[in-house]
This record gives sequence, structure tokens and C-alpha cells, in this order.
Amino acid sequence: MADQNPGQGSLNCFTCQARDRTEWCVLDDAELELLNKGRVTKEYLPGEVIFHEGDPCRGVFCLETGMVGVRKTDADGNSVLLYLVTPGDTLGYRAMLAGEDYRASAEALEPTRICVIDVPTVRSLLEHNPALGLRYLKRVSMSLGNAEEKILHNATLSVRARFAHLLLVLIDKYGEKSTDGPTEFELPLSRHDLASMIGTTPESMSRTIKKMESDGVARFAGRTVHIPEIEILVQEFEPDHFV
Amino acid sequence: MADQNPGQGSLNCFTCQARDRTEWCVLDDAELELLNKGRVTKEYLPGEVIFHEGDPCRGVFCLETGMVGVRKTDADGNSVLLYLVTPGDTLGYRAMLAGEDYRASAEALEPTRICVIDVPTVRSLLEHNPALGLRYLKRVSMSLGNAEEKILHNATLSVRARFAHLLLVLIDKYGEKSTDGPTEFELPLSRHDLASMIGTTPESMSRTIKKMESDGVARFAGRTVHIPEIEILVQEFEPDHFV
DNA sequence: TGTTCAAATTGACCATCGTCAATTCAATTA
DNA sequence: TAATTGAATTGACGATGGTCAATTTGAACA
Repeated sequence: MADQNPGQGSLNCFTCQARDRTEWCVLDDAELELLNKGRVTKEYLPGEVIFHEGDPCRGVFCLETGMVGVRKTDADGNSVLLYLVTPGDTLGYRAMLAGEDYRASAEALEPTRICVIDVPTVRSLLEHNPALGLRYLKRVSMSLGNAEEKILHNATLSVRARFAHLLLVLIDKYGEKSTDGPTEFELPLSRHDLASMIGTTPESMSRTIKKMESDGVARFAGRTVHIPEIEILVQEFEPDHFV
Repeated sequence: MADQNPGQGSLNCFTCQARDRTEWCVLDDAELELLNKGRVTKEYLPGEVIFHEGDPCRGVFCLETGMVGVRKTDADGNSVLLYLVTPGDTLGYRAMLAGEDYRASAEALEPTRICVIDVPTVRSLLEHNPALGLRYLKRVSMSLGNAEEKILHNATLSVRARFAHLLLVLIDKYGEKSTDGPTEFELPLSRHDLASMIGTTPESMSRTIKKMESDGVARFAGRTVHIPEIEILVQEFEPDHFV
């Protein structure tokens, strides 16, 4: 499985590059010491599972490098890809904060380095530092807002509009920043993954992509996406874009 | 609009019947005093709007009596009914905790009495009592788990299966408790409301209800729902129930 | 009791999208 | 280079469910 003692990367929470982008930025030195003690670093290869739906919560995962996909699967094998987790993000906090077992699975999409902080440590930190709780409250609440928005979109928008919206979100997170003009980005996502991010099938995904290409909205070469003009995507997503 | 000084009901947070069921159950007397000072009671009639999507957050709402629906609407007028809020529930906390404007609207479905606690009071309590933060973390995290589940369901289940699932949830919350045998409950929800809870149209809702009645799964008289045998509903919801 | 109005239902139609099967493509390995 | 394998695409088909319009129901009220 995953390495327990990798050779490279930051050695502890004090020197961690990603720390300022995480919830831990509100901790003082004594608390960081505690965090550092409750920490184990692990590495995963693409396809390796970090935790499984139904597993008891093992702690909170801090992504240092790589990328992780969070999936939810039903009894029929249908699944949705809920989140892409990137460096500086925390993973698995929902189950821990809800006091539940995991209700989704996490899988490395790239070679990934993660610090695992055990449950008692996180709990202790939360019980003594209200600022940390507020940080997590903000994170979970924003995530809930996004999930609620997704529920509305899935209920009201077409596959194509949902995909346009997904592309906009991905550009915002992973593309070179610029409000207009051409953009490009690459993600370790199969067509199946893309499909399950907007709640559709790989077949419909293929057809939608083909149509968008012939309409000049986007070009897809393997896993690289090229958008000639962002503004056109925005129009696709906006309701009632009668051309 | 709403009354500012209603005559009946509990007069303060100390005597409030619902308090033990709310997040405030972790507060000590000094904190309750603070809570009580930051509080204003309001009453709403059915149809009255408590807050609007896009409004800046005014505080946290504590439901004492009645029922509130939380809706999210897009530019086309399509909407989803996300939550039914009942006594003991808190309302509007997501926006406040995320530090955002409201991303959904809240509307009274019944005559409703609500205490509004202003933002500075809630913030102050959260900053000084980590246990309160943990309570809210649990609530938001469970809500997020449910929202994620809904995303999966909407992507993979038929309208009928989603409706069966909705009925099971409603029975669990509002029906007389019993694992099997007949159950009955009534809710202040129009067909349109029911439809928007599972992301479909009133027309499809009507047809689904009709079909379920002719299949003997449930009977609908106005806003009263009668379920002869819960186990049948469970089978409807479970994947691959090939009869 | 009749009138009114919105909600609910019903019917007809068909577009979108899921399903299944066949084919092509691309990456990997022998 | 050929063989293998899974991913991706394409085609064909049909069901689910959305849309629009017409009708019915039912509650509130004069």
C-alpha cells in the first residue's frame, strides 16, 4: 500500500508549504506541536484508495501534493464524482465533524502525498481553539452552499449547460487566470469521471463534447481542454441563451 | 409584515421549550443571558418571506412553532425546495457561518414564530464557546452529507424512486413512528412543492402519484398521505427492485 | 348556490438522454 | 510489429420525463 516514511517533501507542520492555505493557519506554536505529533505522512499512487464509503473515520487528511477524487457510489454501481481535492485542501473532515462513517470514497488521481491527523488530535484542537472551529464552519458551509447549487443545476439545466458550468468552475480553479480570451487546462479525468461530475453517462459526455467542438465552444485533445473564448461558455451556462 | 411583540409563547431563552433541541443546549447561564439579549421574536403568516436569496445575512433564526420552507430559485423561475424547517431547528445559519449572503429563500408554510439572533451575538458566542462551534459543525456536516446523497439520487434514480425516498424521509420525520404497517401524515405542501423537493415538475408529480395509488403503494387525499405498508415503499426506493 | 381563481390533473407530443451493442482508438506489452 | 485490453466513440433505439394546452377540481367568497 502507501509508503509510511517518504524521503522528500516537508518534514513537519512547521515547515509545511501548504499550511497557510489550510485551516491550521490559525494555530499557535504549541498547537502546531500537537498537530505535528498527531500526524503521519502517506503517499498514494493513482488509483489507490485513501478511504472507502462506509469505513469508520480515521482522521483528517491534509493534501500536500497530487490530486484526489471524492466519489459516492450506490448499490447499482452508479457514481458521482463530488470533489477534486488539491494541495492545501483538507479531506475527510465531513465524516469526522459529523461523527459519522465516511459517506463517500477518496481515491488518488495522481501520485499524492497526504498527512493524516488522527481523530483525537483534531478533536482536541477543535475543543480548545474556537477559531479553528470557525474556519471549518466556513469551509463546510461554503461546501454546503455549492452542493445545494448543484442540486438546483442538476434539476433544471441540460447536460450541456451543466458541462459548460463545470468547465467554468475548473477553469477558475485550474486554468490560467484571465477573464476572457483563450484558456487551457489539463486534468487527470477520464470521460467517465467528467460524466459523473455532472450526473450523466460517458456516452452522453462524448456526444456533448463532440457537439461543443463542432460549435467551436471548446476543443478536447485527450485530457487537455482548450477554450477559445470563455465568454461563450458563460453564455452556454446562462439560462435562456437563445442564439 | 411580522409582529414584533406577540403576546403568547415563551418569553425568553431560559423558558424556551425548544431550547434543549437546539444548538444552544450547550450554553451556560451567562451565555444564555447574552443570547436572550440578542434576540427578537417575530411571527410570520403562511406565504410570508423570512429572507430572500441574495439578501445579506441578518442573523440566525430559531424556529419555535410552525414550519418554514427553504427554496432556491434560478433566473428562469425553476426552483427546488431544499428543506422543511420545524420547531427546534435553526435556520439561516449556513449563510452566517460561510460569511455569505443568503443563497436560498425562506418562506413560512404555516403560521410561524421565530426568534432572530443577530450576527454579532452568534459570532461572539461561537468565538468563546468551542462546544457551540462543534454543535454547528455537526449540523452543517450532516446536512452536507444529505445534500451529497441527494446529488447522487437525483443523478441515478427515477422520479418515482426519488419520491418513494422522499416519502420515507418525511415519514421518518413527521409520521407516527413504526417500522412497518400503515402510516399517515399531513404536510402543508402543494404538488408543486413536492415536485420541487425531488427535482421534477408538478405534472410528473401528479402522474407518479396516480401510478403509485393504482399500484396500492400509497393514497393521497389532498395533503394527507396514507401509506398502507412502509416495507413496499422501501422496496421502491431500493435499486433493482425487479418485481 | 353560483362565481371566481388558482391548483391539480389529464392528454398529446416529442426532445433529451439513458441503454445496449458494435466499433474504433490508444496505450501497453509481448 | 503484432497482440491485447480498456477507454472512448458511434449508432440505433426507446423510455422517461418535460412542455404546452385544455380541462377539472376544489376552496373561498359574494
